[in-house]
Amino acid sequence: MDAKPLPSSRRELTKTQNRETILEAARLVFAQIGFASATVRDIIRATHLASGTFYNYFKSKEQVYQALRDEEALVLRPRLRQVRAQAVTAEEFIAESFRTFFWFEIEKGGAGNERFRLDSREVMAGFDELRQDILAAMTRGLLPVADAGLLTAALTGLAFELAEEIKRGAEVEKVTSFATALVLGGLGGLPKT
Amino acid sequence: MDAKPLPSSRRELTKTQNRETILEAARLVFAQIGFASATVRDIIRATHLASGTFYNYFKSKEQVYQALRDEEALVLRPRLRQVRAQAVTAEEFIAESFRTFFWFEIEKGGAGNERFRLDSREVMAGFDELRQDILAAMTRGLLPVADAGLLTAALTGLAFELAEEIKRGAEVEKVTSFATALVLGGLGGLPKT
Amino acid sequence: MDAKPLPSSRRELTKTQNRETILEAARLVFAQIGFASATVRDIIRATHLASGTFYNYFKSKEQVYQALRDEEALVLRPRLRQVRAQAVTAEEFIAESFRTFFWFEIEKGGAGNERFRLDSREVMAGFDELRQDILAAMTRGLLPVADAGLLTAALTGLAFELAEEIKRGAEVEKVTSFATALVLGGLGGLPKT
Amino acid sequence: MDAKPLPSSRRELTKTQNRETILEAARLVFAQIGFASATVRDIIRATHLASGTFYNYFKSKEQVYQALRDEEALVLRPRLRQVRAQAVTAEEFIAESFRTFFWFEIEKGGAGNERFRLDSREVMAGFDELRQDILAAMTRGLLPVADAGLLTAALTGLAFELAEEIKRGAEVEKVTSFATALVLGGLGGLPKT
DNA sequence: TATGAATGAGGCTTCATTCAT
DNA sequence: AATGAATGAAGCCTCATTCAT
Repeated sequence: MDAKPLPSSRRELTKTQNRETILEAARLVFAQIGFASATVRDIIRATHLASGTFYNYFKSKEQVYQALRDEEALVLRPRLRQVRAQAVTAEEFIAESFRTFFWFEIEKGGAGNERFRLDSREVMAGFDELRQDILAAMTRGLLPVADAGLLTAALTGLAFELAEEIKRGAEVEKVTSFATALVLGGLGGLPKT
Repeated sequence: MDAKPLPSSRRELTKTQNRETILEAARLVFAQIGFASATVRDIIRATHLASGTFYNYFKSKEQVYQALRDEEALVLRPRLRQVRAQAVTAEEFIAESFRTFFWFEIEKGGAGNERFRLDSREVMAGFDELRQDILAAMTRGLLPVADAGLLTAALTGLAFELAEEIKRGAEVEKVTSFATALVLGGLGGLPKT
Repeated sequence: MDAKPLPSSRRELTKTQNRETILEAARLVFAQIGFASATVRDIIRATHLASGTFYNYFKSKEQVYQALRDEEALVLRPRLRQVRAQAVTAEEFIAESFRTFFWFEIEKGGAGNERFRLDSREVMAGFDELRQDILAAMTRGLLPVADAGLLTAALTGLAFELAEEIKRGAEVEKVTSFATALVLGGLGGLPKT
Repeated sequence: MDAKPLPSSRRELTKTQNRETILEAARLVFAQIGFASATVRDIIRATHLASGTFYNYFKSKEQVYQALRDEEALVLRPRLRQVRAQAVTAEEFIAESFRTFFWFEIEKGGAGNERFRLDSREVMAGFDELRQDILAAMTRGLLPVADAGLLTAALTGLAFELAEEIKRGAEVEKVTSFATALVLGGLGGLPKT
């Protein structure tokens, strides 16, 4: 069941640790200065490792990015699929999706430079998964039938932009309620503040 | 009527043209590879000009970006303010805002690489203007009273993400209807596709 | 008798003025940042003229430098020759040389960046003239016979280094007395402060 | 005994050698075209190293210069202090100072371009040390009491300008005698050539 | 003659990547 | 594996100089 075997020797351990060190440094650097302006050197400098060591683990900045994405996706996407699958009302479907996403964004650690955030929409990669889940929910009558592609985009846009508000200090629950109310009932149903 | 006098000589003309050439090249380059990874050289290479010429017009990539932003903001923001000010129903307020934004995004042309789009959200420096207009609309009873900050973020997120769908081929009117229906009435009021 | 005819028309006048403008700007710039690091652009920028205009008057920075040197030499060297020729005692020969040089350095205008000062030893170009005058003075019994080359160098070194002290605030007369006493009688004959 | 441990591996050795290579090249370049007009590229071109390598050792031309100065000062200044401290007569004080300085200048090798010489006067950062030693010598009765600042400047000027004569071929001992005689007894006491 | 925009050479520096140790 | 110095391509920018107006 384990995707990766546990490190089985001292050497293995170090190997795993170095990889993690690099990923952690990259996450930090990307968050601070953005993926595009980050350099491999920046990542190495955020590390106690030598420059050559980087290349023992990754071929390029892009590859680190992929790894980071995969790691995040590995955590977030299953969580999202689960809450959506378990939803028995539209309200649950929507609210739990937002709530899960918002908490994850917080958990990821706040810094959150705009550039990386944006790129991080790809992290979600779960765009397609969301559309599929929406379609499934329409099929099973949970959500009214509508253009699934547009709805997916709409929810994504709401989620990312509202997540920014949370990073700026808004409360998760408040934002979740707001987003859910907006999606379920539109302007008319919004909480009165 | 012209704010700036027209070029008054061959020389002035060339100067104006070169500036435009650079801006146009920059727009293209930013759209293709994103602002952050674009280099001044990339921009120069996308023109027929010599490298030094760039610096006769702009001090840096950032400055070109500003010029581009200002140019766009100068066009888009007044349009948005106007449609919002003239709106006499919530439906008009919402629909016209989306429609105006979507048409503008198309007009701008750009392939629209994700990275630039994001940065280009600053183009909307009109974020604040939107919030103010929303507050004003709430005051005059056009929109129901709610958290203006969150609503601003929500509309922004919807607008940018749905604009992507349009760039991918969706029809402006269809997306406008969808977005408007979602905002006004939530999931329940969405067009049946 | 005039080396240069006076400007005879408006155009001539402007021409002369522009030349002077450039020379003046160059003098300033050289004094501030040194000849070697000064650029033609720096000189032009210190002027109200256009870059192209510079080349109507001088081919390069070096040529401006030459012109500046010539101008200075035209003033200083004849003065020095004269005082040395008129000297009837060794004391006069030495003292008047120093005094003349020191006053000239002050007159030139204080700023006096080290780099330009040094280069400006070439301005003196009168190195050879000094040697010849020393030889002549030895011949006519004014100065004791000794190695004229070394004496020339010695006086030059004294003059330039002590001129620095003057620029730092020492009084011309005091420094002149000091230098003269040192050269005529050595340490033993120096003023007691 | 060594302040710095000797290079302990092939690698360390190369590193030390490269540093020396760069310093040597810089010394040469500065001597030939002067510090101010020298470029980092000039220095690199005078080595077999790649451009980037320069920056593994120094951040800028200025830093190389500092290193060069420090290296020289480290050698010259203690020597000068020592001979001045050990002097028991005025003649020794003066003669040994000149002699030491002249030999050092020869030892340094350099073609000795004027510009570099001047800047290199800073090498003598020992200017202050000289003044202090002069004051001390006046106090202990070795030198007659006089204006120490002017005397310092005078000796410095003599030393640098006469060093030029040596570089042009004059003999060290002859120049030393000349300078010493001039300082001790003035024109009257100069050797008859 | 004066102008000032265009040019491209060339200086400075950082970067990704290699490779000997 | 880990190291980190070497490399040279490539980015940034300023410069001297030309030349159309």
